[in-house]
Parts: sequence; structure tokens; C-alpha cells
Amino acid sequence: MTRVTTPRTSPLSGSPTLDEVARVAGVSRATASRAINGGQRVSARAQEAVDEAVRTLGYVPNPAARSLVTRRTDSIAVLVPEPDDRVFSDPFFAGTLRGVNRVLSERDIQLVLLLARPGADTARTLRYLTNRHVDGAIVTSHHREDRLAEHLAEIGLPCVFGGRPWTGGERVAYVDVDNAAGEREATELLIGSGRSRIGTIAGPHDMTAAADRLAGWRQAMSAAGLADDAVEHGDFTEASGETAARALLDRHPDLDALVVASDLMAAGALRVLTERGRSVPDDVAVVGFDDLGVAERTTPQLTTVRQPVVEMAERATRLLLERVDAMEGSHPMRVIIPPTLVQRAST
Amino acid sequence: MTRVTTPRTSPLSGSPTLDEVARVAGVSRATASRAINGGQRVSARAQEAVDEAVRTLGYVPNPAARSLVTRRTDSIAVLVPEPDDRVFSDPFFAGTLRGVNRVLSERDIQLVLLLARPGADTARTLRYLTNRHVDGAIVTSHHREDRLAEHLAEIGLPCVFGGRPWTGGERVAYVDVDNAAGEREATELLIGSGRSRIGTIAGPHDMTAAADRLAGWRQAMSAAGLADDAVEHGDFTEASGETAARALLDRHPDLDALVVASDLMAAGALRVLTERGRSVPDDVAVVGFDDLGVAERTTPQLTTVRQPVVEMAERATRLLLERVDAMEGSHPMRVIIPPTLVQRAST
DNA sequence: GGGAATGATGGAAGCGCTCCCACCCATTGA
DNA sequence: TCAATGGGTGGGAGCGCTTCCATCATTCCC
Repeated sequence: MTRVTTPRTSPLSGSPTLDEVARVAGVSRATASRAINGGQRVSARAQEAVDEAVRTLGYVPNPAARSLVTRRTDSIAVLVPEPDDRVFSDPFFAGTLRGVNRVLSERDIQLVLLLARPGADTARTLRYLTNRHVDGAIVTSHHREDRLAEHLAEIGLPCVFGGRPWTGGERVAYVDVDNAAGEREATELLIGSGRSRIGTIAGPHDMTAAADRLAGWRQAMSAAGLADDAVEHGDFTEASGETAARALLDRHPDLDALVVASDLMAAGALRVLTERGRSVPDDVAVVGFDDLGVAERTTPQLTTVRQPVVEMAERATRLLLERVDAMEGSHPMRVIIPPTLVQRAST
Repeated sequence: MTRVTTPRTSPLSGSPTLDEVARVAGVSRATASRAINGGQRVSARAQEAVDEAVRTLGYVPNPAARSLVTRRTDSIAVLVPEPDDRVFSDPFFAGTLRGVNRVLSERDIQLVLLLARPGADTARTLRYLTNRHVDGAIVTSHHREDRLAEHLAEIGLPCVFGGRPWTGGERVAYVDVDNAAGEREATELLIGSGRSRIGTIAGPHDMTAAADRLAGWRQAMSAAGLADDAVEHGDFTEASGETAARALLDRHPDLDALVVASDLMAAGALRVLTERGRSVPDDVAVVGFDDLGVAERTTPQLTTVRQPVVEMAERATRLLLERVDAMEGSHPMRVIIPPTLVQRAST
């Protein structure tokens, strides 16, 4: 048991290898490996000897060697096909990263951040993913043209989308908030409180979240027999909210309520309303979407549709890890989370 | 040349290997490898054949196998020892990530984001880095107690700090803005415009940037023979700026200027001043620090000390890559970037 | 008490790649 | 003419790890 066997390699090369651990522990490399990875089929005595050897040598397994044979990298990518400037200022992204990270730190999995400028880096990013540099990917903030869902489905890399992709939605898993229901509910709240001339500032044309929210507004409006012609589009930023609000108020001076597809755009709209001397909520009621902090910092505070971003990201990550573990046999899944209406001072 | 040699492995295992490329190209694995990695000592004919084979097979090298022998992972870590909530709302962090990413995307290097909650994850993170899972690390927003500089120096992992570390600064490389000079200059500007009762809202006690800025303010004040007793500390957040401003104005109602160690805190201070009916800049002049967007969005717009965060991050990353390439023989370096004073409406 | 489980063990075969080194074949200079 | 160069090439030895499989040592049950 204690007989010293000759090592395959000398301990010259810096950090200790499994061979040395095995030698010090007086067991074979195979046993040492088993002991280190969960200890199936290892006697208490061998386990102890290996643990001790690991401790005294300060052994850490070489991830590349391990990954070469297990075909696992123990890291997953968060893919953001968005010019970096926009990403970082967006609380949605921050929440996503937080949720992902929370789940990953429970297991020993690392997060590789893949920031791909729309056209330019797509090929490079795809190549990276094809390489199996990571075990899976969370994709967020994707646009219509990128066709990422299809590409990823072809590669066969386990992935989960945050938000329904435009195309290929039937081939990939995704987690989404029920955008239509949320915006419908928001609109119904306004209608219920006696508003009848309700406009909307919708999001960009190439994102499903925007389209779904707009649809929700339309549903509520037509169900109540109201005109759904007061529509402007922004790109979810504050500045675009201002522009859209101006256009909307110019075209429809009689508006008594605004359903806005993001809190940031709603903040812009609030500024325009103040600027034009319309009081909120007396003259015009405003509802936002997101509730990621901004809604509490506006004056007046914003009634809004809350999407639990962090929880959604957690959910997506767990889903991804399941798919990574299962590898095959798991067919695409969708998780739709109901949003909640948060009433504040703007309605 | 075209004779087909027997492959070491069958093409059953999914993606093609170098062996298959070599076989298809009619060369040896060694030649194929050379052709793929820059093509030293490869004839034009062989190069062409390999390129062609790579194309038709859709070959992508296995990163684990490569990394096992080269001892390079082609990825670097961005280490943020900060509870994740704070990180993401901070434009400083956003700028850093942007700068790092910009440099990395020039080469084919990936960014691994390591978010470590202060105490909890340190051991795990250090283990990850010890593993040589990455080639190097950028460390940002470190605090006094974490002693990260020492730990990393011990591991021997190439790393560059963003901002001077509290301890171990002589053993690691870092890129920093000249905080003292910046705050000194800001203070001198106020003194030059006739202010004499100047208070400061400093940053947290455990960050060098905060200490250096405070020192800069002190230098300017005592050089002008002014009292440097009006000091309050915040933690760089807007809320803490409000609290500090209140305390400062309570204790020193005669203040005619405020030097604030971050724009976010300055924004909080501005709100308090408005609330108390002090006009800015007529009654009280205010100078911030950072100029990362916030300063342009306050009313009035903020005069501030600009630190070029993105450029600093780029600089740090290039420095890191040099160190990674050189491996040894490169001794710790520091790069100190001069900040610039940006004058707006608050002074 | 004997054969079948059951559990622990080590030998050895790779995982896919890089790179050292020996080799071959043209050139070249003496 | 022959030795000396040198670019191009392939054989083969690893990199450090996991895991299949054969081998024993135990234990159990009829």
C-alpha cells in the first residue's frame, strides 16, 4: 500500500499532477482520480490518503486535460449580440447577469461574456461556440436579423434564449415574460379608471418583446371598443421615449393616457409631459414596463408592469444546465412568466 | 503526396480532428498543425491542401487539446470583488468592461467574468485562477481587506490592477488615474474663482482612489491656507452623497463650494442643495469626479474631473497581454493617466 | 463450505493537439 | 566532385486527465 511506484513524470513542471498525488497517496492514478471526483468505488482508507496528498501538494486538476476527456468545460457563455455601449447602461442586462451568476456560483461553473457587435463579430462568436469552448449559452437581447436561434440549433450547442426569438423559436428553449398579458393588463387598468384616449409608445420593430407588448395594448383597446391608432415606436431608450412622446402628443393632443413599453422611454415621456404643462396623472396617466429601478426614481413614480428579470435569468440558467446535463433527449422548452402590475403615482 | 494514410482515429466522434484534416490534405498531422498555426516551414502546396481540407471538413481545433500542450487558454479574467448589485449599476464598471472587450476582440481572446462576493467567493475564485483556467486577470474595484494583489502575486498569474491596490502595489502592475492631481486641480479651480469655504465629500475609507482624491483636496486647501475640516465620507453612491451633503451643510452652513469624489455622489449633493434652497453655482459651487455620463444629466450640468475609463481599461488590457506574452522577466509596471477637468455649469 | 455477487484496485488506452528531432532532397560553395 | 547548408516533412513522444476492463479480495447466501 505504501510502496512507492515510479511516477510517469517528474515534479519539475511546476504544479503537481495527478501522478504525484497518486504516488504520495500510495495509490494508482486511477484510484486518485476516482477519489478526487466524488469518490465512487473508493475505500475510506484510499480516499483519506488521496485527500491528504492533495492537501499537502496543493494539487489542483488541470482543467484542459480534464476537459479533453470529459468533453465538458464547466463554463457557459452569456451571448449579447448588441453594441456594448447600450448593453451596459441597461438594467435589464445587469439583472440578467446577476441571475445567471447566482445560479452558476452554486455549481462550479464559470461565465464567459460574449459581446458581439451585431454584424461584425457574429462569425467569430459562432466559431467560438462551435469549438465547444463552453458547454452552453444563454442568449439575450437578440434581434430579428441575427438568426441566432437557427445558427445555434445547427451547431447543436445547448442554449436558452432570454425572450422569444423571432424565428427558430420552435427549435430552441426560451424563457420569456408574458409581454402581451402584461401590457393588456396595464391598458385595462387605465380603461377601468376611465381613460379612453390611450396612446402607446412601443419598442423597436425588430424585437419580439416590443411586438408582443404592442399586441397586448391592441387587444385591450379593441376589446373595449377604443381606437388603437395612437402608436409611436422608440428603441427602449429615454431619448427615443421623448421623441415618441412629442410626436404622439402632436398628432393626438387629446390623449389622456400613455402605455409605454419600457420605463426608460416612460421617463422620457414624463419629461415631455411636464415640459408641455400636462400634469401626471391628472391630465395624462402613464404606465411603463420593466420595474428595474428606474420606475421608482421618476417624478411622479411610475406605475409599471414588472418583469422579474433576475428570476427569469435564474430560470433560464437552470434550464440551460439541465439541458447541458441531459445532452440529448431534451426537446425545446418554453417558460412563460406572468408579469405583475405595480401601481404607483403615475396612474 | 495523395496517398491516403491510415487515420489514428475514426471520424465517428462528431467533429473532425486534425488527423482527418491531415489525411484529407494528404500530409502528416505535424504539417497540418503547422499550416493551421501560421504556416512556418510549410510549402505553399501543403498549405493550400490543408486550407482546403479545413474548409471542406469544417474543422475547428479543439481548444482543450491545444491548451493542454501550449499551456495557454486564450482567455483572461475580469475579476470584480464586489457584490454584484453595485457593480452593474456603476458606469465605471461598464466602461471598464467595454475597454477590456475592445482590446480582446482584436486578438482572439475571450473574457471570463469573475464576480466574487467579497468574503464568500474569494477562495473559490483564487482556486479558479490557480488552475490556470485563464492566462491572466484584470482586477478592478478591489478593497483594502481582500489582499488580492498579494494572493495573485503568489500564484504568479499575470495580472493588472485597475487602480492602485492598497497593499502589494510594488508587486503587481496597475493602471490608475492621477486622483490626487485631479482633485487638487478641481479644488484650485474653485479657489481661483474666489471660493474659500470648500468642503469635500470623499469616497469610502477602504479604496485608494478615495484616499488619493481626499489627499488632493487637502493639498490644495492647505497650499491656499484654507481650513480642511469640512469632510464627509460616502460610498460613491447617489444616496450616500445625499446623506453626506446633509451632514456637511448641517455642520458647516457657510460652505460656498463642494468637491465631491464621484459624480453620483455629487448628483445626490445637488439634490440636497436644491432642497435647501441653495442655488448652484451662485451660492454653492460643486465639482464631481468621473464624467461617465451622469455629469451631463444633472441640473445644472456638473463640472467634473474626467477619468478616461475606457482608455484606462484598454491600457490595462494591453499591458496584461504583454505580460502574458512575455511570461517572465517583466517586472511590475504602473501607468498613471492624467485626468482632465471638464467645466460645466455647476462652478 | 463453495460459488456468486459485490467492492476496490491498477494497468493501459486514449482524448486531440503541439513540437522536438531525425530525415530527405535540393541547392550551394569549395 | 563532395561536404555543407537549409527548408520541408513526418514519426513519435508527450501534455494531464478519465475511464474501461481485468484482476483480486471480500462477503454473502444456500
